Formats: sequence, structure tokens, C-alpha cells
Amino acid sequence: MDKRYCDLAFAIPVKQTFTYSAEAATLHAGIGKRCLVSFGRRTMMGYIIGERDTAPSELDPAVIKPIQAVVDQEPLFDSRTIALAQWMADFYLCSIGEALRIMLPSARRLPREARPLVIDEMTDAAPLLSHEQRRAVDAITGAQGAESFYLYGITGSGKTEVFLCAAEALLNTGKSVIYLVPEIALTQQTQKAVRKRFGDSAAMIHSGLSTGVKLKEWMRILNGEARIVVGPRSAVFAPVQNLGLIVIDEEHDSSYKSGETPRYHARQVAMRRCSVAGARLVLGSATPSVEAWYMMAQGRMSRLNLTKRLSGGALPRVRAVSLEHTGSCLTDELKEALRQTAQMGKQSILFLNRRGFAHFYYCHSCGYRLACKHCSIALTYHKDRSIALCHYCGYQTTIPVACPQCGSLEAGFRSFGTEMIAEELQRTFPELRICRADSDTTGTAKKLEETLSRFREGAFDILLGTQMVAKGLNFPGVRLVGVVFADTGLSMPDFRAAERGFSLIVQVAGRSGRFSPDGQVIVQTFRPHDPLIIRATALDVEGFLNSELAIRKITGFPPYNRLIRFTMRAKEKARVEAAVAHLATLVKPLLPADADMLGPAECPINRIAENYRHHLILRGHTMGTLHAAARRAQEQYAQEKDSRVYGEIDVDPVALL
DNA sequence: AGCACGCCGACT
DNA sequence: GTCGGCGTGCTC
Repeated sequence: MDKRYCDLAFAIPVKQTFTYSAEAATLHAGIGKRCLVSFGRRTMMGYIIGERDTAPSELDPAVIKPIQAVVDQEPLFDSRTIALAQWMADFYLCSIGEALRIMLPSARRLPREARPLVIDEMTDAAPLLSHEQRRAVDAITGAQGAESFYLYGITGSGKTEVFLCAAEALLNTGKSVIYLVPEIALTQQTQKAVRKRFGDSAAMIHSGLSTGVKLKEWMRILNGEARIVVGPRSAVFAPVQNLGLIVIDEEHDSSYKSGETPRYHARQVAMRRCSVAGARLVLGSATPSVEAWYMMAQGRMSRLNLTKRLSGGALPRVRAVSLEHTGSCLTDELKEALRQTAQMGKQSILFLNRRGFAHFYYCHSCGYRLACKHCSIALTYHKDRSIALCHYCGYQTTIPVACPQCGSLEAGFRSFGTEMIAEELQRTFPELRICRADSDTTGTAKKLEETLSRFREGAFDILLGTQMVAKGLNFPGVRLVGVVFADTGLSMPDFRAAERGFSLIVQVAGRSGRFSPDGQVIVQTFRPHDPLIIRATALDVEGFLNSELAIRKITGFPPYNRLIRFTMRAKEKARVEAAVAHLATLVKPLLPADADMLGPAECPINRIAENYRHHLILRGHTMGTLHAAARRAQEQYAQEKDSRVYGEIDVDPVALL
């Protein structure tokens, strides 16, 4: 009997493959299959990523164990997918096994049933394309090899139709298409529209499917039966044959970045896949990310503009009102608008872009805000030590009793929360029916849908909620949308705060005007004269992006530099502090000349589930050299680590909380 | 990541 | 005397 050997990757943070043996017959064409083996003292699932006739010479043949069972009839991973996993391991500093595990579909949460009734941008029949749309489609389909495009256009300008036409054209030439959408956009309507247009050649992936169904879809894609895949972030790994196009709809959406190891960004993975496969990449949004805008400015991505609203619907009136001289959470202007809207028998939505509370230092007289000397980032309040702290670099200062700028005593830390706003609303409008939709009040997705559909039917006058209510913004009965506190994002200690705050306002405005030409949007803010707020209410996306790029250039943040973040956590504070300090001393001599180190410092969210959190951020001009430093530091640190300190690496972190 | 091995303190 | 916490090392 012929013995064969194979290399197995495991979904553990050990960056090494392991050799096992098997009879040649049972291992036939084994690469890409999963198998069960004894690993140490336990049985584990391994991914076969290589095969050979002889065992590695440096390995004692006696230690090689046999494969117990091959799990899959057919390989789940083709060679391209394994190569992609290898690339991910290098880029995101994880093991190949960890990369392969997240590619494979699995239902991590309980299957969700009914999805909310949302009127979606997708239309059933393919309408005639406008000039602009036609030109965009032609540019995409006419591209030679791996080219990137950005479809930039306001909500309602028909981006979806361009994506679908381009997809159709590529499918007709025998190519395959991956179409990524934000998790929240995966509605039954979307599925129906895609199914209707592409029939059985479409595979839909969403969190409501069971693992079994998802695996079946995976195999349909792998064997070429499904040639267009629609899904969220993880669909970027769909093993399509002959990839011709990847579309990323609402490219700015933060759900494209994974929150767990490996913390990949679907945009980054898509760029990689397209360049390897010679496929087109098309991103689209009304509010491009700063990264994408930079790529357009550099000419690495061609911009395709959609300037007209197809339905002719006007954009709503957007105005900023000042919270400066308001003691409460609601301005008189907003209260008045709420009252009038209710009198007209119409509905209002109040949008608070954060769940809990927002803390920030603010001067009522001059609008001064406390920020770090080194990082131009808002400082966070620590009431236990009575200090304000920068969570990037660790800079700290005492809390000024009087405003450092104008000397006024009307300065200090303030906060906003759903709870407070709900109370004030109830007090102000005892006669109105108010409902809340946030993660505190809404336990399950089902309950949220119930709340939203009752609101839609007119059971409430005012809906107060967080991000969750964003999809309710185009309900027909809604005439008023209030952004309760536009500064929330802005005062977060994060260099992307402005970007998120800006796109939120513009997105809210864009969606709420859809069905109500007389609709209005009111944005409450402490800085109505801040250029960001002025640009947001004027829907001046380009002006904002250009100025934000200038700021990022001066401050040295992405896209001008790349970041790699190490986060460490432990039950005991002293352990984390010792661990990050140790890591910092390891990293320092490894840093390339064009790089620096921020921290170590406490994370802005310094304690989660009884764990203290600290981080260390590497910042450098080129990812290649930064990677090398991070990888070596990681290896060296692993040699002598404290087993009760947990560490995580985030390459290209999107939030530094 | 897990899981066992092996080393010191305080308990039926 | 042993039970058990925790640091250390290894997994083909």
C-alpha cells in the first residue's frame, strides 16, 4: 500500500502546518478537503492544504499520525481559495487555518426568520438606463483586466441598476460575479429581485440560512452552477470560477470590516482577488470612504458619476440647529417641528447614532472642546482619577475648571443617552405615542421588526432609536427625521469620527427624502458653524472628503499611513500593563524608519467584561515593512507571554476603541 | 486555542 | 499526607 503525506492547517493561532499520513487511495485528490485527526490529545478538524509522496526529512517518521477520516467527498477549497487564505494569513497576521475557517460558511447565530419589510432600491424589471448609467455600465464592461471603478452618486440615482447591468453583461460572457451588500440590506426584497433577474444562477448568502444550506450554496458556487453570488462581507470568499467582477455596494459601510480574528476588510480582500483574477472591482456609495476617495485622487480607481435622481424626487431640506444654549437634549426648533408633524398626522423619527452615553468636554460660551496635544483627538473623561486622557498616546491632563480658551466657568463634561431623551420626549409630549428601538429595549430581531412594522402602520407618532431604525427612514408616513446629536461620532476618540459623523448625516438625509418631497431633516449639534456640519447639511460630500484628506495628511493617519493595532486584555490591570509595555519594547527596535508607535495606552473602552484593555498602534508609510515589524514582534512576544493576557492584532483597524 | 504536565501552598 | 491553583510547553 502506498503511503501519502499531507499538510494540515488548523483553525488555531499556530502559524504552522502539520504532516499526517494516509493511504494513497483514501487521500486521492485530498487537497481542499477537511479531515479528522488526533492532534495532541484531542481530535480536531484539519484542512488539507498540501500533499506529498515523502514525509519532510527533518521530521521523525515515528511522530507522524494517520488521518482518521476524510470528511468531505469533494474538496471545499480549490487552489485559488487556498492561495487566498495564504495571502490572508500573511496580510492579517493569522494562521492559514484561521483564514480558511472564516471563509467557510457557518451559522454562528440562531437562524433568523422573517426579515423586515423594507422598500428597497431594487426594482423588478430592468428599466431603461439614463445616459450616465449607460456610460457607467459601458466603462465597467469595457474594462481590460483588473480595473477598479467607483460609482459615485446620491441615493436614488440608480446605482443598483448599473451594478445589475454590469453583472448581467459579465455573466453573459461566461464570467462570474460577486455582489457584496451591507448585512442590513439583505432583505427578502433584495433576494427576490436578484432571483427574478438571475434565476438559479444566483446564490444568496445571508445570516438567516443554516450551515447546511450555506454549504450547499458554497458547493453550487464551487462547481459553477451559481455564477452570481449576493451576500454580506463573507461572500467575498465565494469560490466562484472565472471571476469577472466584484461589486461592493454602500462601500463606506463599516460592516465590511470583520470584528473578529482575522479582522479582514472585504474591500481589501476584494482588491486582492480582483488583481489576481484580472477581474473588475466596482465600489459604490453616495458617501465614499476616505480611503476610496484617496484611491480615486491617485488615479488607482476611476470615478463614474451619477448626478441625477431618477425619480426626480427632491432631496429633503436639511438644517442644523444649535444645542449651544439648550439645557436639555432637544432644541426648541426640533420640538416645534415634532409638534407640527404630529398635528399634520405624520410621523417623526429621532435618530441617535449611539447606544449608550456620550461623554465629552464642552464649553458653553465659546464651544471649546478638550483634545489631545499630540493626536488632535478628543480626550476621554476618567472620573475615578479626575483626569482627561488621550487613548491614542496616553497623554493626560487635569480637567480644567474653567474653559482654557475663554475662561468661562460654563464648561465641563456632558452626556447624551436614549434614556434621557425618551424621558424628555414623554414629558414634553405626553399626548404623543412614542416608541423606542435600540438594543436595550429591543431584545430580538423579531421584536425590532414588530416595532418597526407597528410604527409603519401608524401605531406611533415618534420613533426614537439608534442605527437600527435607519432602515425605517423611508417609511411613507415619515415627514421629519431628527439627528438628535450629530456630534456623538465627532467627539469619539477616533480619527475616523468625522468621517462617520459626516456620512451618517448625509445618508440619513438621502434616504429620508425618498418618498416625501416635503420631508425635512433636523440635525442637532453643538457646533452649527463647524465646517463638517455645514458641509453635511449642504450635502457637500466632495468638499468634506477633500478637507478630511488634508487633515489626515497633516495628522499622519490613513490613508497616508497604514496602522497595525495590538490590543491586549486581562482580568488584572497590572498584567495587561506589563504585557503591552513588554510588547512595546520588543516592537521599538523593529520599527522601520518611516514608522512610529502610538502608545502603549489604555483603550478608549478600557474595560469590557471585567477585562482591562490596552493597545499599541504601529503606524507606517508602507504596509510591507510595517507587517514585517509586527510579525517579528508577534513571534518574539509569543516566546515569553503571560498566558492570562489575551492579545489580538488588527491590520488596518477601522475603529480604535 | 486547548490541554497535560509539574511544581508549590493549605486543606478534608 | 493529597487537592488544586497556575506557569510552561507542545501539538505532525
